[in-house]
Amino acid sequence: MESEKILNLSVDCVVFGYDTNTKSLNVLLIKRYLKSKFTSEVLVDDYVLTGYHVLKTETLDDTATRVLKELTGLTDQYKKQFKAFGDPDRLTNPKDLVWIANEAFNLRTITIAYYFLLKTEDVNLEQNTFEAKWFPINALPDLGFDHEKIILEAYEDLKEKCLSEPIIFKLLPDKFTINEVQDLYQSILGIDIDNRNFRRKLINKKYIIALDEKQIGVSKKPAQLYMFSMDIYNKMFSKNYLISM
Amino acid sequence: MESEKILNLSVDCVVFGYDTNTKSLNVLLIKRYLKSKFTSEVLVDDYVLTGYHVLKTETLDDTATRVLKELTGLTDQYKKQFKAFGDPDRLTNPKDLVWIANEAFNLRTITIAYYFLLKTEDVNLEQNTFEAKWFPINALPDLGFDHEKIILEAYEDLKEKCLSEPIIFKLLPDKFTINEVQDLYQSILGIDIDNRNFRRKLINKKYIIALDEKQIGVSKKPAQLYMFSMDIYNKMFSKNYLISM
DNA sequence: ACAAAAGTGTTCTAAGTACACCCATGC
DNA sequence: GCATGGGTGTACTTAGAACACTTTTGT
Repeated sequence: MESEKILNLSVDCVVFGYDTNTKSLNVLLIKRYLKSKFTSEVLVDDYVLTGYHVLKTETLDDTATRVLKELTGLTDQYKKQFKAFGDPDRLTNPKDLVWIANEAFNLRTITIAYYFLLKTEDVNLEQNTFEAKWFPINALPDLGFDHEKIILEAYEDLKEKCLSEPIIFKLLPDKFTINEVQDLYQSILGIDIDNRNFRRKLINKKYIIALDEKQIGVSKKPAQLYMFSMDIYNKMFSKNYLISM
Repeated sequence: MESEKILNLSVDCVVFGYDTNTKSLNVLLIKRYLKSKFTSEVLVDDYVLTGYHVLKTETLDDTATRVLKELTGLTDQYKKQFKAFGDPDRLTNPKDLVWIANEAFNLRTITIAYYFLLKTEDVNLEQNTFEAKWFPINALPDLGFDHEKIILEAYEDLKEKCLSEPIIFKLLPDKFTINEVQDLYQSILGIDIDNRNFRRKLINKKYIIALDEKQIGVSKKPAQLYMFSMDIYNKMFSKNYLISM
């Protein structure tokens, strides 16, 4: 198994998870920690994205799927390959060199970066072999390698994509309220949206379906629940070439 | 120099060139031809994208820039890295295997695909060491490797991108007529656009500047010339988060 | 009864869409 | 003077933007 790794090629995964309760868009990161064997000095103590070498027999998409499964146990989540990072010096700051000395890494490693969209509630971090933790996109910790850059580029891509495609619903539970969708847009884009205009716009979409259900267990007026129908979306959607530049 | 190649990593370039006269969006391809040494049977006779291995000391962007320069002599053209292709079997059809036997290629090569936007008139194919030729995007020849797939994905990305960013002007001469812009949109998107509505829309953009010039040397009524101002575009442009999904 | 969040309507403005003829020029 | 492509105007429809109060529910 180990022998099948392509040593200069990896996939890194930016796992976005939205927490409906705290209204926070988070990124799942794993701890990187290394103490000197001799002086017990802490050499490396930060966070990185999950990633792994591409194996010789698998596609890039397979690698990403495998990496996500090992971290979260989840499969079939929305994923997107968004950029390759391959600068010759991307792994060459001192902390990273110390770390790499412990691992079977080529110095010149190209990484194909993916991002995933899912709900934090679907991930159980307790039974996790990595020290994985959610961080709000706006309060990232100290990051190793070029992973801060990768995360920020993923985030830019996500911002753009959520305006033109209904990927926002990948971040929400199957049943959601209109206000939850609005909160999510506001979190991602960092803007305020007028509630009346937003409701009208969303409710008028045929692929947003009002359910015969309301929230339960909330301590105030329970809100109407809706679902998103990918089927209806696909059927009605024909690209309508709106040249806005 | 040769020794610095990363054997399992390449960059392939989809060079889009627009010909204002023939109103054709073209792709620049190079000939791939191989005869058997013994039977003089033609083993390979098709076209491929230009590409080359990434060198150990250069960034991916550098590789793309170098490849374009070697093919066309041009630098400073619009380029975009749009996708990595790395399936284990992407180079394994019989014709490709014959070809690869002649070259220093790993079977499992990952390619980072870029596309370029330029004007066919800027490229001089006469003094070209490759047998390079323009092909209309809708009449591509027989293509080697997975290059047809790569071209079609580049084209999809271009279609999408030209709707939201002013990259269309990279394909046009500095001074252009409104109808030339319309023709270009129609070529790329494969749609008809109402001329009156299009003119109004375009002329109202502050970054489209009417010049004190008309076409010369045309055999009919000469049209008003315009230019695109990237400066004005950048100054006025603030992303206006229009949620359309 | 009160706190909290859900939900509701109208007016104005900007932009898209549909549609058919005259005009200026080079030859 | 005529063929060719350049250029023009109006009415309608749709969607976005601005804006503040009432309703429902659980506690």
